[in-house]
Amino acid sequence: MDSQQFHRISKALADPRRYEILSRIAKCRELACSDVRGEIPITAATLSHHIKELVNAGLVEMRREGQFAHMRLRRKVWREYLSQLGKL
Amino acid sequence: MDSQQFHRISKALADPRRYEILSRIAKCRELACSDVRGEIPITAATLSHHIKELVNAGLVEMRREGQFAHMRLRRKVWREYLSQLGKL
DNA sequence: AGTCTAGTTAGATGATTATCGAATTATCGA
DNA sequence: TCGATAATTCGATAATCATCTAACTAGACT
Repeated sequence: MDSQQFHRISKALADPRRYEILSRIAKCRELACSDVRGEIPITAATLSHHIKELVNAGLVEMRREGQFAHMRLRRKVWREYLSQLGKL
Repeated sequence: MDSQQFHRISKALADPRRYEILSRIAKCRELACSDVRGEIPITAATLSHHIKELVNAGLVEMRREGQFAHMRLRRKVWREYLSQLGKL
């Protein structure tokens, strides 16, 4: 993991709401945006923004199926991030 | 570790420069502010600000000795943070 | 006392960013 | 085709935050 990605992930985790979203994604094998909106109060626009940050950081990948966007945690990246942090 | 501290730590790690400072503190048993300033280009005010965030997050503790402020990583807190992240 | 060094605080500025409403695209069902 | 649902994009706003300069406190040394 290069330092750019490392810092992107750190920033992505820094917002409590975004962390909450990530946390919900992590709990399922897959989760759709609409599911998230059913669980926490957030506008579609804001959610879309946060998802973009998570995808950008490489933490989350998306699979499109019809109207739905299914999100998944990239566990390998997550493990790499934790391992990097562990070196501190 | 309560969620407030958890989020404070996440935010503290989100700034690359602050992470760099933390990283240098972690590498030594103790480090003074002036040492940091000798290693990276940063004004005293900015450094003081970052240190305050790290202390506030509970990641770093300070020991004052004469003119010097010696900083130490609180490894127990760090471990707790990693453990919390690991639950994701 | 006077000076130097270490660090803090206050206030300002500029950049980043979280958030929302509105408009838009795309897909599904009737 | 029409309406409903899912998600994205755009533009604006407000809040947060990193950074600096300048002024300050306090300790060490002469």
